[in-house]
Amino acid sequence: MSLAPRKRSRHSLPVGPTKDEVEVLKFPDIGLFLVVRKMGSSRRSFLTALARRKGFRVEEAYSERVTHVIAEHNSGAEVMQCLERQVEKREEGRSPMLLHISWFTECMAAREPVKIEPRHLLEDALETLSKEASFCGSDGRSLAFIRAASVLRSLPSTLTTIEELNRLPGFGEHSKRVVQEILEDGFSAEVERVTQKEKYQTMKLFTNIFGVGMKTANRWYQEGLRSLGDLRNSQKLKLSKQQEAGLQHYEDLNMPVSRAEADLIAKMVEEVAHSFLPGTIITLAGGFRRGKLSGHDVDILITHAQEGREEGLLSKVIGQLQSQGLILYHDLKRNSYHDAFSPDSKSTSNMDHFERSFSIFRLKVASHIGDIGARDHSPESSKDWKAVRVDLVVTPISQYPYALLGWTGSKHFERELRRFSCNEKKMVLNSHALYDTVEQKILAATCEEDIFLYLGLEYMPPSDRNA
DNA sequence: CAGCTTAGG
DNA sequence: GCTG
DNA sequence: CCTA
Ligand SMILES: Nc1nc2c(ncn2[C@H]2C[C@H](O)[C@@H](COP(=O)(O)OP(=O)(O)OP(=O)(O)O)O2)c(=O)[nH]1
Ligand SMILES: [Mg+2]
Ligand SMILES: [Mg+2]
Repeated sequence: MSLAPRKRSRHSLPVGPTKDEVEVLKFPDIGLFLVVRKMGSSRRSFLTALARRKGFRVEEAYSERVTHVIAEHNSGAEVMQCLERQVEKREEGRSPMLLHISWFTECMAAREPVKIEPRHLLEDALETLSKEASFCGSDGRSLAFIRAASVLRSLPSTLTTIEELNRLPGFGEHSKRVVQEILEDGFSAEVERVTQKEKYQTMKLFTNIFGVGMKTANRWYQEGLRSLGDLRNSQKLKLSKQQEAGLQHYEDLNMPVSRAEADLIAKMVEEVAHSFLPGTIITLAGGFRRGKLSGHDVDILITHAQEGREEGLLSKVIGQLQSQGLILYHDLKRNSYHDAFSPDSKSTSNMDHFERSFSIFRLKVASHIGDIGARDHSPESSKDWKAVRVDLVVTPISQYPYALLGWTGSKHFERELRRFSCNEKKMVLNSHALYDTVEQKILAATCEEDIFLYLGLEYMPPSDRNA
């Protein structure tokens, strides 16, 4: 994204009523069929149950009743063909549309079928090249593709002509070629080749495990491991506690978290926090604050109007939830920035300055009895909860604007903002403070607007920080 | 050609 | 891979 | 090396 102040309007997805899920067929004209290849059958069961809960018809077998085929690794060419069919006459269109799983995810979040955005195709292609570069250890190259994709995402309207590309920052020979190919032919041979690579697919699968990064995924690939089954069955594999939890809850953690689920979790946390410290302020951050309808986790900020009252709160909250059996995994981190704004840097009780918790919550959900997956006839086979990743962040009110800015993201926005701050303003920005390296002063802020002002930038609402 | 965000554990 |  |  570019940090120069600019104007633009966001496209917005239709938002359905925020009612609790009841399994009624809302979209009889749409028949979904899930193609599973790299995803395990349990993942398929989850996705099927999810879709049915949201009122979609999911077919067990491929038949005449199928109108939309959902695949994880389908080619852009095929998706493009179906795009063309979509604009043609709907009545005669007997052949089903082939769509990427990301369309499915968006529909689930929106609770209804969403319009297919051609721009997403271009962003996906560039993100594929970014991932592939990072899997090859080329971080710079990876960043360049992320930037190009992000420039497209920030565009006020869908890009249609090649000439528009020449005026866009972040687009060089390679990115322009890829976009041009997709606009003209409907696909990029290079991107198709990458997505078909066994190494790419396996690295993607493994790095989607909480606790597994590039290095570990690559090592496992070199050792010949290819599937979650391989990892789960391996006797000699030494997993960290984090990886163990990540593998155990892989299917749940790779399901989209809905806004309604995020609100439920925020409410749980608020209730417990208030029981220890009335007046505690809870804020939903991360992608949900930017207006996203679904996410990979729930990011929650916790503070108190009275500086210092929040100390020790995180351990208490986690402990209480743990005693209720609601915490499947947790990892607490301390804050080194305790007295950042007071010149008197006398180390106040550093006993409990935990500020962050990476957790996995056990969230109660509507029972799935009758869904696919409950096919072995024991009632205990379908669980009535799902694992959800939750990040809790406790900050004193003096650091809250920085925490809010830092935890609202997106990740790419944070990187660009910090880069701009450091290179253009000689100021170091983190999620606790802004430090002026010239004046050698920490800059206090009462709100996000203050921080944008310090940086000489026009304020950007969270919904404009998706790039 | 250098640089590519900044933290905790 | 792209920018300055 | 993993996480945000
Ligand atoms: N500075 C910095 N901030 C990060 C980084 N990764 C994430 N963040 C911040 C910005 C993110 O919006 C916020 C929450 O991270 P998440 O991984 O939960 O992403 P986000 O909520 O945007 O999307 P998602 O949860 O995937 O739907 O934390 C990073 O590498 N550096
Ligand atoms: Mg998040
Ligand atoms: Mg998070």
